[in-house]
Amino acid sequence: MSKGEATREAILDTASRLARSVGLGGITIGTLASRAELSKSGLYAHFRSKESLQVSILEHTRARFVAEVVAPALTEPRGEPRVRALFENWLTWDSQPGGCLFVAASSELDDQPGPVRDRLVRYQQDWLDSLAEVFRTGLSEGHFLADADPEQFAFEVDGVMLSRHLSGRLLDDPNAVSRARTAFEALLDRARA
Amino acid sequence: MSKGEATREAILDTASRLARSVGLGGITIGTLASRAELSKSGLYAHFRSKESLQVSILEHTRARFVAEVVAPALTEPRGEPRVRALFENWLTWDSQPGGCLFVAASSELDDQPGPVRDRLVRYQQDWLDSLAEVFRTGLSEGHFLADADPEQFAFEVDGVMLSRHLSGRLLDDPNAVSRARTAFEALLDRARA
DNA sequence: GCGACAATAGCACGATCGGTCGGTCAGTCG
DNA sequence: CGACTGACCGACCGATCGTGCTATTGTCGC
Repeated sequence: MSKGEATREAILDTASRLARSVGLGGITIGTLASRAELSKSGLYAHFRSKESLQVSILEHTRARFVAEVVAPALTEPRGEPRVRALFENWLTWDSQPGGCLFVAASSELDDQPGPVRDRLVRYQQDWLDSLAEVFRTGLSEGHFLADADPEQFAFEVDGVMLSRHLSGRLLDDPNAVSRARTAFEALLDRARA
Repeated sequence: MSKGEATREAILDTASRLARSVGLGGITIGTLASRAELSKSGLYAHFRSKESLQVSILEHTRARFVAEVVAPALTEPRGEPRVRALFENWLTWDSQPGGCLFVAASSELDDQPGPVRDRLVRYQQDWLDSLAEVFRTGLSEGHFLADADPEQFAFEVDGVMLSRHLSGRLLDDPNAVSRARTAFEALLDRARA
């Protein structure tokens, strides 16, 4: 990796951390530059505009998300263990400082059309699809009731995750994670029974 | 209502609508002023600072929320009907242009300490408490299993609402509302069975 | 150790930010 | 009538925004 690429990665790491606390739109070129120990113009050598920076942040974070949350889960046995792994990995992911960027960005961008929002929509849809798809491996393994609806399951698991994000991060509820686990287990029970 | 008060209300209506699409922090005094057909200084006759404007927006929206979501539900019979009403009223509330402001503000402010965040935390906590409390009336009416956990129920219902907000508003999923209802019914089933 | 080129800094721009100022004008009260 | 008030405006403040251009530095093949 050349020096330029390394700097770019470092910038995106910092930017993604920053975005998690102030939002994608709350990022300022000046603050980010000083946070990354670079001049503003130094930043512009890597990103042509603020918007393309935001898209790059999403791409970068997405790559990490796949590597840390999705990919490891796929090494688990098909079916319920894999569903569990996906859920647990997400809990870990959301526990990083600032929580899950995609959650934060979702309500920020849901009314602001443009390439950034488009990218985010794609990633969120992919995520729900992944949840549904993994659930489907549980269907074909006979772990779950045959008439269970994978998309509905994804919808509900995502809700549990969102609730955990809110309760844990905004309300500082120390029980948020355990409440989320309880809710998740109830969902699994229902899919099985 | 004096002329000043009327203007103030009109400003807050406009502001709350604006905040729902660009976020509380995304509001700009200039844009809000022109949107409200007022000069910036005319605005500052009503709000001493941007921060106090933001707090006022939350207060104003909260008053509407109580009047349109919580209060009507409390006229329903105690127990399950009241829980249902609360849920349905929220779905209607979140269907207004821009959706629920509190949801949007939650992930925006979860990492930004200050009076605005403090106010939002209080309102969110109140909301979860309302959900739990209404569920409790169902317990004392014998509608639900005696060992059901009202706070856990509130956590899970809130998750369903958040998921509906995301799927409906970001992903434009036309099935979001019906998925939410299905999930909600499942929660009720579990509390009963 | 020199030339080439990538990487970064310096600096300045127009726009816009939140916020303040002096002042106008309709209405109220005595 | 005159004194006063609340509501509002246009102009303007210093700061900061995103974004370019140009100069300087660092790195590496030869």
